[in-house]
Amino acid sequence: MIHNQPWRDHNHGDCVQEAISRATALCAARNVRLTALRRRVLEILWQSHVPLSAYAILAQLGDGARPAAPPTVYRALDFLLEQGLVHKVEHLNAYMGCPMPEHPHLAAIFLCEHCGCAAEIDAAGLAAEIGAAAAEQDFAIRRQTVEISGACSRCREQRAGTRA
Amino acid sequence: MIHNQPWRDHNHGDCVQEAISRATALCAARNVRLTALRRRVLEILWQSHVPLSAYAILAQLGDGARPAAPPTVYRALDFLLEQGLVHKVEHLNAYMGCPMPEHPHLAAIFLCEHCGCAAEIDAAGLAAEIGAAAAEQDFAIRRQTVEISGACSRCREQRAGTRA
DNA sequence: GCCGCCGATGTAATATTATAACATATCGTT
DNA sequence: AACGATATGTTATAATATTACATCGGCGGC
Ligand SMILES: [Zn+2]
Ligand SMILES: [Zn+2]
Ligand SMILES: [Zn+2]
Ligand SMILES: [Zn+2]
Repeated sequence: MIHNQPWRDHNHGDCVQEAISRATALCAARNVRLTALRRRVLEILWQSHVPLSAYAILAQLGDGARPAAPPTVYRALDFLLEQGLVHKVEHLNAYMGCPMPEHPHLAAIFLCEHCGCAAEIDAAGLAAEIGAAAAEQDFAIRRQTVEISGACSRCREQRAGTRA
Repeated sequence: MIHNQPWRDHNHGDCVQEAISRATALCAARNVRLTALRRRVLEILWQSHVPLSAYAILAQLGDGARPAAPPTVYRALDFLLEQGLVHKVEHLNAYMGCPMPEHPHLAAIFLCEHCGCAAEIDAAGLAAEIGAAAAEQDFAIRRQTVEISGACSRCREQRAGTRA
């Protein structure tokens, strides 16, 4: 089940609003603090579906004069990662908002190398397969990453058009 | 199908010998040059089933006096990655030898966070699932990563024994 | 044999990503 | 107000990776 297809037209304002309201509700329910800084980082990540590096976030955090310092953003990211509100994209050393943070889940992330956007799908089937493989060798899973890099349909259509 | 279970006792000399001879044959067949430096890096990676960072490899490459410079090892790694002779472990920013480099494949990598060793399994089933998901959204796959971090059976047995 | 080409390696500098250590501020409670 | 706990600010540094350019070495053409 695809949760968002950033390369298809969609009302991104809805993405942002839903992400922030879910995050707010979730933190309230868990009794953890979604402080102004943490919320700001989450909003910056949700500006688009292109994952951002920690330093790209930092640049936006600066109040104009001087940019913020690295620990500021890494600490916010640590919190958001712990709460499942963002995922780290290992292929890019970048971070993206999670559209379904309520429950821990295996996120399979599709990454377009041309437009840069990232889409997360709920990989329940994959998770089952991985779980079976782990059980077979008596391995206790703590964290899993599935990332697929390539070209999204939109970019491939464009390239085909250009070439013709 | 599990290709190696580094946490079970095994004759590691066989791993090394087979890896090197496969690499040699493969490069000969492809008419690419497995130079002394590249072979050396591959041997260093096969010293154990614990993935090594680029700088850990560098430290071993130095001829005692001064260590080698980063581009030396990154270029060798680029070659080995291109030829499928090694995989990058994104969770660790580290590199490991591939036990089955003949054909491109989706490697699912199990990583023990306690002993550090890594096992690659041929994830044909996973690959099929990912391929189906990609087809559904018309996404062209170029590269995929599957990593599972946790605790291997051996380490869990040890911990259980210690606790008792 | 010599020249010139090309791929591989050496070297220096720098960019990017991430963490450690310690000081200060803010929140919620008593 | 006083306090402890959590969050943030600040400085420095570690770890990972790349760029740019110089040099070396084999190999084919002459
Ligand atoms: Zn959107
Ligand atoms: Zn795209
Ligand atoms: Zn072995
Ligand atoms: Zn282990």
